[in-house]
Amino acid sequence: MENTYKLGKKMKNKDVFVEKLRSSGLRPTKQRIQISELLFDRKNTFHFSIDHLNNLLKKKTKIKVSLATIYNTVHAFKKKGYLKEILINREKSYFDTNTSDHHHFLNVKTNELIDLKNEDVEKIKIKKNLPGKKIKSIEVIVKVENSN
Amino acid sequence: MENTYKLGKKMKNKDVFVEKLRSSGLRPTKQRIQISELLFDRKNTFHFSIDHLNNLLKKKTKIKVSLATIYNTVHAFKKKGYLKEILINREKSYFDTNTSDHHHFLNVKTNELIDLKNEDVEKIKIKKNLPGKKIKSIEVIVKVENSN
DNA sequence: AATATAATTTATAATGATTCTAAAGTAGTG
DNA sequence: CACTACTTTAGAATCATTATAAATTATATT
Repeated sequence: MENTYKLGKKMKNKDVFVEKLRSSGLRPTKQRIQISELLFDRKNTFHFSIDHLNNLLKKKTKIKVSLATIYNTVHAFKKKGYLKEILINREKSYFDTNTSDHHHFLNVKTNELIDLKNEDVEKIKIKKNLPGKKIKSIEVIVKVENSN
Repeated sequence: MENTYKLGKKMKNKDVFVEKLRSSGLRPTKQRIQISELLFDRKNTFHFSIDHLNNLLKKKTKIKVSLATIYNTVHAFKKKGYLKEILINREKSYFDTNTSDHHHFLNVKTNELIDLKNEDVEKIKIKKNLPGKKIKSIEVIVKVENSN
């Protein structure tokens, strides 16, 4: 999420998100702006579940955002390519603000996810190919646990 | 699932499963035997959901097996190491009769799974390691779609 | 072979994440 | 300001899965 400039002055984060939303054909409502700030105004990748985001909204913000809106917004962002869904268990959906191709460590005890940079994984070579099919993506999950 | 011999005579499949169940501390009920035959009496790996197994039982067998028993049995088999769960989407659980370490192709349109033999994937090398953690498993899903 | 026991099956209810619905609220346009 | 389309919202509906508790069955015991 790099910052942009307008009339020579640094834009406020809020304005960045308003523009981003508008340019995506999404009206910049206060709910969407608030969620954008929580999700994208960070240095590092953020992994979260709906539940997690709901708690963050309750804790860190004044405005009330209904669960339905959280679902709507997260799905809208996913559709626009601002979020990626990650499958780690069947109970809950998890999302990732890093939408580039990359893999994950998964702590099986805590369900905590950690990004693996592309240079951290040697290129994966699939030697078999299925006739009439093409590879769309390759996803690796490295499950880890305490080594004590 | 290799066959074994008893008193010089080839055992019936049913007997094989009765023994397998008993040796696992599971009573060989007709439901469990029936499910074992459907799942394990095959040449190839079998990938299925509970729903799929339920339909098979209705179609191919005389006895009635309740949904609850199907869930119980599949979980018992998983616990005993006879089945492996695979995460391909959040709507349903999928299981695999191939419990060895291996990866999968996933047809994103049909949710069909195809095993990748170990020799079909070049060994995956993770160059980063997390302090205090050890790798438990590495799972690769290669998503494919029609190449037309 | 009948009985006692503990395990298993079953129908049904409960759970919980997600989706749907339709009414009330809000942003953008003129 | 007024209009229209888009959004938000509370609450209901859905659907896979799990829990419950009563009936059934496998196995050990007599």
